[in-house]
Amino acid sequence: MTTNLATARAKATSKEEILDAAERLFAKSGFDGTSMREIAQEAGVAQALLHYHFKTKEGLFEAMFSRRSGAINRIRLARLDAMIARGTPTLEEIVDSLLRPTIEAGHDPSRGGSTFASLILVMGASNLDWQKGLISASYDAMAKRYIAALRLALPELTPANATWGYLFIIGAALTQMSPTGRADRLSDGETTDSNTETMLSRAVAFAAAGMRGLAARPDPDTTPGRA
Amino acid sequence: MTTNLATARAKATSKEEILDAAERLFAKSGFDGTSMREIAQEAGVAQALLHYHFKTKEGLFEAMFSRRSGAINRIRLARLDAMIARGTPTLEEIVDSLLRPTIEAGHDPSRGGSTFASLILVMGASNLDWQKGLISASYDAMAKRYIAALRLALPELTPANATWGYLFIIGAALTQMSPTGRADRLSDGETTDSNTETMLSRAVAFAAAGMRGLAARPDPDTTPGRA
DNA sequence: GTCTATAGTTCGATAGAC
DNA sequence: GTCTATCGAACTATAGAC
Repeated sequence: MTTNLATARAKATSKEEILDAAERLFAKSGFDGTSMREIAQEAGVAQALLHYHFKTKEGLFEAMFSRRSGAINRIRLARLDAMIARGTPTLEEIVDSLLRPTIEAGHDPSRGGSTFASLILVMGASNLDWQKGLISASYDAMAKRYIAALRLALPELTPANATWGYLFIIGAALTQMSPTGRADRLSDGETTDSNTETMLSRAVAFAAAGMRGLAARPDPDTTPGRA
Repeated sequence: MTTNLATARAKATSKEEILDAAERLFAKSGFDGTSMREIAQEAGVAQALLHYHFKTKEGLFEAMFSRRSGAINRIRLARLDAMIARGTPTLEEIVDSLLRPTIEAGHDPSRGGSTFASLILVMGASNLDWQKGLISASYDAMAKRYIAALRLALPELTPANATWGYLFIIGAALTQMSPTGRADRLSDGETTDSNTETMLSRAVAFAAAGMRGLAARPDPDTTPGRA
């Protein structure tokens, strides 16, 4: 049912093949940098078929985006619910369940990272209203559940600090989910960003410690004076 | 000498006005989403003048990007050098000197955040070679100096962990430097992302604690077994 | 559901006057 | 250094056959 890049069947419907092609190309070059012609060619269909199925380029983008973000969020919340049902989870468990599904479901075997992560990043940085609206509609409900879970695991967190912590975690990890070789270069070969598992374990440690650091200080929103 | 958006003179040279217009528009809509016609109109000059000064659209983008990234990196390294000359700086001081210049120099008074931060983000997420090359050429040297400074302040950091920590810090903060109203929405009004100073103080606390958390555990690159 | 063909628009870049 | 005018290419979207 869920169409995972890493496990895609050899023959999907042409509609799914269009969505797969769109995901690859939009992630590589962004919305405006990708043409309907390119997507049609990558999917092996005529350009007119894209308009038949999705009406406009923006419609195709939204269909492609919702398919993947919906699948990722379902996995996230299922794991979060299962953890909470077993008792109060640790910060590390919460962060892992937040980050790992983006790597698993967005995995592209030909590149070794999450193509979908680049996509979210490009959209999040965009200041176009329809893209920001799509981000909100796709993620706000899930984000609020995770912010609540962070406060459950770390009661000293104020609502404001929990919100900022969530945003920092997403930003820190999402920017590192598509291997670029940058970590290899900056460390002179001491590490590599092609191993998503070691990246993820470091992101979890960094994020959990960061949240504890946030919780251990006054809230700058409500503490006047030197910020 | 340095052209700061927040303190720009009423009448700059037309070349600078083109760069300013390009920075605003590229940050809003990305490279492919911005046309030379729009930039010319925003700058109040003829489109042909853009090609006279910068030859191609890519040339204009690189000139715009290098002007701002160069100014920001000079401020960063000057502050880092001054701190080290006074003794070993704290993690918090290092992180502040890394993040604050992007807000100061990239500040857009009409929007309250750093337009330039969105620009770097869009480029970093891009998989286009010339954009990744521009990121490397502009930031790798500075990044290596900061990674060394982090290890100076926190000797337990391995080179690999220091590199990943640096990348996490950049990702966490850069994604939050352009106010989107998302923090306001996710916190139900308990905080706001329109105050860059409280955002920055939280980012510094989160990042410093995250680095200490990274330093306090085995390095997953060199520790086989469950990652 | 899928195709070919094309209408209508917008783009980056250049030529050439001043 | 700055402009007007325009070329040729690429784009989104649609019309209409099968």
